Amino acid sequence: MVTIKDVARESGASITTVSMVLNDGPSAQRISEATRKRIWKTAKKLGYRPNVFARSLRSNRSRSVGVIVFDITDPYCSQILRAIETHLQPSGYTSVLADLQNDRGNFQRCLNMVLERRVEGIIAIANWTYLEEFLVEEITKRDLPAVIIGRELTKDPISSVVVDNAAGARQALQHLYELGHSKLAFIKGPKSLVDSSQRWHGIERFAREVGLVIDPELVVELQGRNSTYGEACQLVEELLQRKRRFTALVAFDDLTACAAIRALTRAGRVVPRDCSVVGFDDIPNSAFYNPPLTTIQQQLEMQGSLGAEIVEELISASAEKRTIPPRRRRVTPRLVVRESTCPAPRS
Amino acid sequence: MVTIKDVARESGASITTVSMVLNDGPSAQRISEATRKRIWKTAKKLGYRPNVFARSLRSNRSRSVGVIVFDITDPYCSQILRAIETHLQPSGYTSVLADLQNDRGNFQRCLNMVLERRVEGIIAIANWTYLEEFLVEEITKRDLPAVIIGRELTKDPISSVVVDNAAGARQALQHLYELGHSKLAFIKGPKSLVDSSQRWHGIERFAREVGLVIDPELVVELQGRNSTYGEACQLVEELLQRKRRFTALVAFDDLTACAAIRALTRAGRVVPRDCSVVGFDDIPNSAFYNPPLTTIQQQLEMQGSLGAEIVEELISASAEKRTIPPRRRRVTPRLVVRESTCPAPRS
DNA sequence: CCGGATTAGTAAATCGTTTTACCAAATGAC
DNA sequence: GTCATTTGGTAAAACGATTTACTAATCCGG
Repeated sequence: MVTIKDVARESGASITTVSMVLNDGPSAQRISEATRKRIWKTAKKLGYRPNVFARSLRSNRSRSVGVIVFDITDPYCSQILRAIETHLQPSGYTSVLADLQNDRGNFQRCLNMVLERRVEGIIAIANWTYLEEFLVEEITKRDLPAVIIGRELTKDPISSVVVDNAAGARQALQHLYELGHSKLAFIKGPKSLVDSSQRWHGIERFAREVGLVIDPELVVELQGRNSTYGEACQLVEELLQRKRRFTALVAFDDLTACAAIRALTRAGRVVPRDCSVVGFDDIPNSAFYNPPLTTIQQQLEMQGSLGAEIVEELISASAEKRTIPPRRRRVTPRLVVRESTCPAPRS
Repeated sequence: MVTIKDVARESGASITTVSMVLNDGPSAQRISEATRKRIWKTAKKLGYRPNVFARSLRSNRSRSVGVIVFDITDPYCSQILRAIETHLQPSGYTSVLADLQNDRGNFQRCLNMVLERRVEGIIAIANWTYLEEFLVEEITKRDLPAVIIGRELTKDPISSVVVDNAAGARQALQHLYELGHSKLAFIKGPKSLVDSSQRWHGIERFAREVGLVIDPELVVELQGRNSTYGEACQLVEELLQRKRRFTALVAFDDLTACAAIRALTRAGRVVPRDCSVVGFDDIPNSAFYNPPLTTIQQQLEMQGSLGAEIVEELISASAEKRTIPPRRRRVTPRLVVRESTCPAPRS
């Protein structure tokens, strides 16, 4: 392995000079152009790769940020993660991934792993209510630059990036309303997710505004205990058994929407002809579903990107011992119309 | 930040002793039980966290392995990645993720990142033909312990874990055959993937064995240029225009199968009643599709786990300066019957 | 032509571990 | 009682960078 010493010897400069030149910081300006060229050249020739461990040890900076996701196999997480990495890349930061594997029991271990690697900041992707306490405590205790994506902590001074759930749900309902639907069924999300109530508020608000009545007999709610898909299928079957007519259904999210479509299809109803269905999230497979799903697109790349931007900002502030207030960003989702919705039948 | 020095001072032992005890290696046996207890206690009390940078710098071991995936948002990759991490965890290894983001242009950058972090081994998840040359060259050049998942390099001495594509495709066809189907359509995979020809061989072989004739007019092939889904939809439409009857379709993979189902549905054919469809991969959404997909399940957890196991083995061998031959593992996939296939109509 | 600035660099300390080489006291064999 | 061995440790030298505190040579104004 070639070290900085080798470069120094080979280029005839001192270790100090080589370090200054290769880091290309302000102190590199004190070195003559000729020497700089020479050093760069020999470094390249020898294939010199600075040892990150030595560098981090001495400078006390890891140039990395921890990304804690609740489930890497969930497209929601992986898409945000990708955006984060893309954003972090040019600034020279590298990400340290910690996957909770959908199990809160892994939290302590993941946090430890990330802290052990001495990350300079943390981005947590989580919308589970429970994560809040843990994270807040650990983060404020060590006052580590941190941002949470998917959850806003109003009472704690922690930065966050969230989607405007109410606005999204509103768009979904408005879309159906404009298509002439008035007999609507709803699948509410589980209480354990903040998103559920926020989206429901958006629904209620719009309904009130346009004078749409929501039939409580046509509203079902996920408990979130077991598989969302299976549970949603059952709920829709129950809904159908109530024999109350509905021409459209607003699902909590895309997976729920898929389950609903499946249950409707199985019951002999054709989507969208007999019943329009709209989801929320725009997971990758929604575009490939049968039929392709009309849904509310969360701007995941945007969310990841904002998260990375904020954490970088917090890190520089902290490095310069400045204190800045937490940033709170809210991104507005948008409607994507595909083939699971159509105008209401004239009755 | 509390260092080993603090622990030494507080516990009244020397730095050396503390290091030996906390590492709990063979040399720790030379220290008396009492001292060990004392050191562990004070370490815990002070909340001591060894500095990984110092440790890695001195010991010249990073205790990490690089995982290069071609697309982290692809469930194929993320599921294998998860299995790898789960397997690596107990051995004290940590993984360094590099995501090609589906762009071969990122390869050099990703490889650099991983090498810079001085990983002790590499696991590459890739089935693209082109990756071969790059990887092989870089890996053998530095003779880094490495294993490739998803591609077998028969001529190079590099370990691999692959799925038995031929056996899988055979199972798919056999399933349809046993259901009484004899008029079969096929969507072959793109030539750029090794899997394509392997699966096709499995098909041909089984057909020959049972005397099934494959109508070339009912075989279409993906080019893999643009979106697989869109392309597959088109191909199936073309297939239907040929006006040749078929009661079942074998798709290259699940995404293709979904596209086929969509195209069939759009053309007024009900799956599986009018046409059975079988996929390959068992991506997470296959179980939730409309209808749920009958498919060939790749054992991704198994593949990841085997990959991790092999790389660990290679690393220890390399650390002890032993030379071992490359390991080549082949996992057998299995048929998962869901609702996209049913017996052939009696004609 | 003198003295302070500037230019272009260097020597040495330091980061927090691991590891090698050593040592003093106790024990055991004869 | 003596010499070799074992027991239970320690001091100091790495590891490969960054960073702080210097310096020798040149320049430049008066």
